[in-house]
Amino acid sequence: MREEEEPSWFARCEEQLPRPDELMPLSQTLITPDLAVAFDIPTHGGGGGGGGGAGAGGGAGGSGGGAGGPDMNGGGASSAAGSSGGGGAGDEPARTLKRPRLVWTPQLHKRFVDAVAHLGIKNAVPKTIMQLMSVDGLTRENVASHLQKYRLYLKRMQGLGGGGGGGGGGGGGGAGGSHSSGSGTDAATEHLFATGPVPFLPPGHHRAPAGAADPYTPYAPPPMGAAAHHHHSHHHHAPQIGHFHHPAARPLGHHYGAAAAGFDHGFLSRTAAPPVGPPGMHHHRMVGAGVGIGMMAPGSFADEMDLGSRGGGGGGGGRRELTLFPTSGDH
DNA sequence: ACGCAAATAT
DNA sequence: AATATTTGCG
Repeated sequence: MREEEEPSWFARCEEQLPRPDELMPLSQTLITPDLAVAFDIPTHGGGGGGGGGAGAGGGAGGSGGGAGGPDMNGGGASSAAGSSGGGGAGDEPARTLKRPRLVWTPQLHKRFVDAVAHLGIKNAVPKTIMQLMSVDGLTRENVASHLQKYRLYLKRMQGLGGGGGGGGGGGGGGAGGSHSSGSGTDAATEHLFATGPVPFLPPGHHRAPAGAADPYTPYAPPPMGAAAHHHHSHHHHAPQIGHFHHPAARPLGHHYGAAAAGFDHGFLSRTAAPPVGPPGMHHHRMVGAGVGIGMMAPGSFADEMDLGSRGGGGGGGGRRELTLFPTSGDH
């Protein structure tokens, strides 16, 4: 049993949060519904959702039933019609705006992870997280949902040995143990979630995660149970809520687009790719390890990574929406 | 208000 | 098709 109280847990904290850069500039471009409307961006319609409701809820896991009614015709739904042009008139969903779909961008995710990490399992509740994130537009529901997924992800990886390998296994059962094994998770899934394991560690610092290195393991293990007696004296990051005055928030594409922010931090500006695929593709060749990466700040993580190589060879197509979960994506 | 399960949309 | 995100209920 290893019960070591390594102070590094909070040391890590320092590395994660103390970065005013990350804390302050929290202006996720969450478009608020009003803005969206203002821009005339039709909020996707969708359907709403859940409607079906059939949930069995509680326990039994049953199978899903499907019933819902994927076909939403008739009723009134969508709309969207027209759009530009003339006329107009139509419906103005402006009233009850429902946000399109929250796109958890790596940055947001990182913030989320950081928040959870700093809060600790104890307060890692959606509400707190949400407040800590202080992201305008973010709602508790959003965080809650993401939190769920996040936990699931951690759980998954907990059973596996990190990455790939592993072995082991076994088990079984639904509730307690790990599921299948081994190599079950395709590289795809792995890369998908486990994204961001900073491929390179800056010299001078060597962490020891060797065993099961998780890209991120935000919170410290449970050994602490009672009181958290550690005040960070200096800069605390109190839940700063309410700040942010954007002269003009630019409605990012609601769909996936991303991008757009016109902020540049000096070097390394994320060239946002326009919503639509640009004819020209940049071919980065920096994959693998050992690329000339020497200009990154030690405390900083990778900024953007090229992901893409897949498959071997050929070509073909496997384009995936950029929807990773990468924690390390901070600029 | 949190957590899970299911449904739905992309 | 798979994933991501939203939604309803406990």
